[in-house]
Amino acid sequence: MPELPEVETIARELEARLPGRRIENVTVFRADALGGRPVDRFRHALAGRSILHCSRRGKFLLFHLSPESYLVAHLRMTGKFALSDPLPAPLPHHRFWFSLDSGQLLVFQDLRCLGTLELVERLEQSRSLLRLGIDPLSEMFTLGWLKRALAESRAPLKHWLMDQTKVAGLGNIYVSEILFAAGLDPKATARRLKPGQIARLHEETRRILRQAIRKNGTTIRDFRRVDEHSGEFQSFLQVYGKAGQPCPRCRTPIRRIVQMQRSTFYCPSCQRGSRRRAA
DNA sequence: AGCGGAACCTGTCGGC
DNA sequence: TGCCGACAGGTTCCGC
Repeated sequence: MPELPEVETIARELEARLPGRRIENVTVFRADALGGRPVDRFRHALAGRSILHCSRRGKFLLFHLSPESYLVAHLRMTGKFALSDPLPAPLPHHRFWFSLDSGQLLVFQDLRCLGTLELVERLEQSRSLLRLGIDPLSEMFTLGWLKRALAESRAPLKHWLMDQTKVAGLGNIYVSEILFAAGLDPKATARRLKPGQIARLHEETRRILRQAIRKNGTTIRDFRRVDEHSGEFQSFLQVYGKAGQPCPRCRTPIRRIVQMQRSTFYCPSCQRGSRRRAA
């Protein structure tokens, strides 16, 4: 479900509401997200801590707590955070309730139970965070860095951009959209890109992500904001999920292929490895 | 290094 | 109606 723009949307909404709130109690309905770590230890460690800030790193949500510790959350495919008034019983797919001193519940729900929650005292203790590469909206994501990093890889572009240890935050939807915007073939070899193509990739990556954040992310089926509203970027998708429909630029039917067991959508005419994109 | 496949889970949708 | 496979905004581990 959520990629960088969706997680950023959630992080901003949580940041607008949670700082200053204290977690009074944690109720666990299903503990898959803890990956086998002890439930009681998790509950007791969180109870009494205050929320200082909410932020994002790659596709991870970070809750900065006091006394110092961090709740590191990954929504995977169907995880959600929502703020709710008190409820008599959990709704379907509610997995954790974090009861706040305001009386509200911070609800973690997750249909498929693939999401993860980890509590650490310092961010460096999270193995998954340590693996992450450069955030594409940070100032470290420079054209020079991108050129050097791509030059080291023979992987297809789609695969390279999905690799969170290289660029952290892109997923299946936005990689398709970025490659279309940049006029690049998802099957092209990373190290074979020409300087002009890399510049285009760099530019379109940032442009699409920023635009998607302005539209509060993409809702195709599951994604919901903290207030249960949908994102709006789905109206701006050019190729994702549009197999068979005409390319918005050249009318060639959009093609769906499978790479790394995931669907890739692209225009076989506009997105050709070594050619310039159509005007 | 890269890639295919399976696993972790649950739900929906389309075809027969 | 019912069953079955394909597919879903993700990640990780294992073997070749």
